[in-house]
Amino acid sequence: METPDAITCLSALAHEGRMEVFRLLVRAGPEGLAAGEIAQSTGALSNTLSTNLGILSRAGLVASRRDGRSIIYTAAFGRMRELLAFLMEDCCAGKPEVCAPLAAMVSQPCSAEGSAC
Amino acid sequence: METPDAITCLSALAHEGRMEVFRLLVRAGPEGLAAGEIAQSTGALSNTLSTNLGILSRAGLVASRRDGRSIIYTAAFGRMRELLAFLMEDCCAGKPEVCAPLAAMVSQPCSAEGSAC
DNA sequence: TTGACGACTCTAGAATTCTCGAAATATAGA
DNA sequence: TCTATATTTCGAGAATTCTAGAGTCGTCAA
Repeated sequence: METPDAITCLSALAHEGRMEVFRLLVRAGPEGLAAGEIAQSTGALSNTLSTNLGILSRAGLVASRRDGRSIIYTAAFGRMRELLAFLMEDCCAGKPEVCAPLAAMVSQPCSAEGSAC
Repeated sequence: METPDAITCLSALAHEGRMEVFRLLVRAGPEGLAAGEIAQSTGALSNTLSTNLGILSRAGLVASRRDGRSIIYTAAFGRMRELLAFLMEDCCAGKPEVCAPLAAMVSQPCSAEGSAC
């Protein structure tokens, strides 16, 4: 991922409402959630939510598909991975040992103590 | 890390100039760089840079110490790790396999193909 | 075709962020 | 003390972002 894309992704996530939406979609998994369901879960107005979904979508962090009258949004895990990889380059550039604890953490099964999952 | 702190960190990094400064400091390592050196490297005006260093500092992403007339800034690796951990919780929540490629990537030595370092 | 519904777009005002010139503060050396 | 250097703080204008009301578009069912 190039720097301008990373900036766009970071800006998209640097907003409480959008972060909440993204986390919700991550938890929803590949099935995703309809815009209306997201609005209901978060209490956001539909037009405000639509704007924020558009920002996440333009950043590539969510994908959407139409299902009848609803539009279903899903988290774009691949894009998020790219963003994390970009940030890790910064975090441990020239200092691989710096990121080692993170790698260990994310390698653990979800049930383990200190797991990130 | 709590959500509001993560938002603050993301906002701090979601800016081309501040991202450049942060990457510079990561590469500089624990010795850090004086504000003036950063200004020279990035071409930023001293007052603008000072504002941006203040934003990074308030987010906890850089630390500073005075050395004579200079103020030396260093990247706060621990804080960056916390931020990455926070984002990983989102990325692989309930889906540990999603983050596995990242873990593999960051586990590799810096010289390896596809290494993050 | 009509009505209802779900979602998006348009628009404008409020709020925040960004940048930079000017001034202030802190330190070192003569 | 006086001067020079390094950095921060102050203040204002420009630009961007945020939010929400109103209206529009697309889809479904009768």
